[in-house]
Amino acid sequence: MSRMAGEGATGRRTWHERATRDDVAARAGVSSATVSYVVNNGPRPVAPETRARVLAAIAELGYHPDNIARSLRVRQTHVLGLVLPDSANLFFAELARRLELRADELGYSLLLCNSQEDVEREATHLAALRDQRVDGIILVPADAPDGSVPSVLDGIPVVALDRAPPDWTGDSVRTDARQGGALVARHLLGLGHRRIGFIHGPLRLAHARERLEGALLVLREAAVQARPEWSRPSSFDFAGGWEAAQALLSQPDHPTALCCSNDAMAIGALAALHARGHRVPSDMSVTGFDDVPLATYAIPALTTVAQPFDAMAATALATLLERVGEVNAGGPGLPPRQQTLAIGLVVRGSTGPARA
Amino acid sequence: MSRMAGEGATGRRTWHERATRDDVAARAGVSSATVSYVVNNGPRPVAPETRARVLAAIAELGYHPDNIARSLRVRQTHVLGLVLPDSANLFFAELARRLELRADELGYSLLLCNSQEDVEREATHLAALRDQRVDGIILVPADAPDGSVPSVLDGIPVVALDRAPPDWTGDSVRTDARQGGALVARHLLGLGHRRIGFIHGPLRLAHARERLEGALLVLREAAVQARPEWSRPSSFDFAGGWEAAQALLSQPDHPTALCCSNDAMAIGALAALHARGHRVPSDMSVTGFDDVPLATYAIPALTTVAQPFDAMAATALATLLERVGEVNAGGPGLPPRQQTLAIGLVVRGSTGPARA
DNA sequence: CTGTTAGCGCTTTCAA
DNA sequence: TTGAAAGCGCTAACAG
Repeated sequence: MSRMAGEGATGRRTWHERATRDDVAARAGVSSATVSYVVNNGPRPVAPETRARVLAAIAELGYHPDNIARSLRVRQTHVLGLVLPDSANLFFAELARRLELRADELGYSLLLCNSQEDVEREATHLAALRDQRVDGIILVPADAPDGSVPSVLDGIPVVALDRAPPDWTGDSVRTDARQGGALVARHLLGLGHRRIGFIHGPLRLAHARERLEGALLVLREAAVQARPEWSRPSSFDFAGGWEAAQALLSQPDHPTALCCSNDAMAIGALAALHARGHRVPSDMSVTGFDDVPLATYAIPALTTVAQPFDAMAATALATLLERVGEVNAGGPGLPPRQQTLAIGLVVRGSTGPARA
Repeated sequence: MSRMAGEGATGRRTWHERATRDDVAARAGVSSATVSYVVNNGPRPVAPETRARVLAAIAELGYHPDNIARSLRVRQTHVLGLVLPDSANLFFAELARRLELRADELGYSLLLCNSQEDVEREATHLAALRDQRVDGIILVPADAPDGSVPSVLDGIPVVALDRAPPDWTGDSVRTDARQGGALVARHLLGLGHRRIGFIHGPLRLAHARERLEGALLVLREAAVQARPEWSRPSSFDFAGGWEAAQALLSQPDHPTALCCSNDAMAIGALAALHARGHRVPSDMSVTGFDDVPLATYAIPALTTVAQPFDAMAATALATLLERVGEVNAGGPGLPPRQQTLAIGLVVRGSTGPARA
């Protein structure tokens, strides 16, 4: 296909007037129903000769079916909502991209909404998506101080991705945060680290908590003590990692390794370490979480826990569309599924043996 | 608002049955038109007492207007399409986020599409958006070997953002690439650099070319020669910067400064320099372009050209919505505008005096 | 101030 | 194998 022509060859109407299905029908000398059957390849067969006439009329008029009208009629929009805290955040950006790609493969479009980690905005967006009659919603819930989110909004299926509020009872797709934390901790212990610090996300968030807990459990089993003053909460971004690292390092006594709850924080921490003249990994080891594309290009390259982006996207969408199917079939089907995906450690240059 | 309740207090229908406007009308004992006027605050006034009854009925039934039906009727969806090469790319991710925020403020939603720098996919997406009856489209055109894109798709306004194909005649919003290139070059000259290398994007892309040309012009004016073997094309991502830097450095003779066409490439180049044991900026200065949030946290922090993200988003949307207005008013209005936004240099730690 | 009704573009049942 | 027509939920004449 060459770059889409600006004008059809023939019959294009004037400014902003589109050919409608009736126009096609008239021109082809058939009924509008027949046009429908041709356009949709069904549900009824059409004589080859008739079909050809219709196709010709369609081409001549530059006709394109109106999805809005179709949606109204069939009560399906083939549009999904994607609500997440910050689509520019390294992790969510990558996740959103995979979701968009997969959704596209499945014949769906994505309406993008940023909640900015704000529950009110999130609610507003969900309501807007409901009014927009999206077929389903993928939601990375905002960090809520309190309550939960409905798993079903006026009959619209929602699946929670990456995070799920404590009392979430609907479908969810997450990765094994505890396992991730444990992998990192074991890796560091194996390198001889006994003084390990943590820069973790807000502990209200289950996955931030679990990443930490997974690591702490491993330390405990190894009889290594985790000093509370080496644990700092921070926001899930560069600035958070930077600030927390600064704070940790301005203490008299340092850890020899720093576990960050995500890659962005780790990048921020690396920058802070560099600014203070610490060498990574010789002075201090640093780990991330997520394995975003940038991780490979951090200085030094980041040891981190790899999230299965494609699996997350595919699983979330598959689950969601299953629900959409159920809704269309009328009535609730299988019970909600809380799926947890496995996760793996990627060792790179940001971790090394503990100093003697 | 507390976290949106799952069930309305009263009258919620069974699974997936929504209250319609007629239900509300019946319950309130008014006509459906009146409900419309209440919901939309117009276009006709409604007696306070009637309005109250309607509002009550709406609440009791948990009624929410159907935007699809509304869109069909008013021929406006309040949805815009956003088509860009890669929504996870640092620059586009940031741009998309600002666009979404601004669009939201203006009462529009964004349908996100990744073209993956592929013209075919782009065309498919544009067609899908047309069928979806979006009110307008913001397009960052894919790097096309040949032709152009229609500025109007079946009457749907399109504004090109960040890039515009050579023969683009529609509206566009860009930043002053030449100026950006010049700023960087002058900065490096001022630091005493005379041996300057370039890692630039595909030169088919006007803005990649212009960033380079802007810099070369300044060099020429300063009677500094740009050696062709120090110029390398690469893709606009980490890997591109990495590879190009590796290639440049494996030559016998090096530049002392490296201008990259965007921040991602610069980050990749920094990683490559680090891997090869070069110090930045003492051995080599590096510059980026865009000033994405990450630039501050690069090691060392990146000297770069700051793109006015908010202005780009706001201008693109304002322009687009102006066109949408014109279309609704029927007929073409003002001639297309090619807007160019100013741009500024941000000096950070990745540039320093040339080695003696 | 409010009710009635046509119709947006499409799908699909019912008839032929 | 095809046509006619109802109706998805909404808005906006037109008519009181």
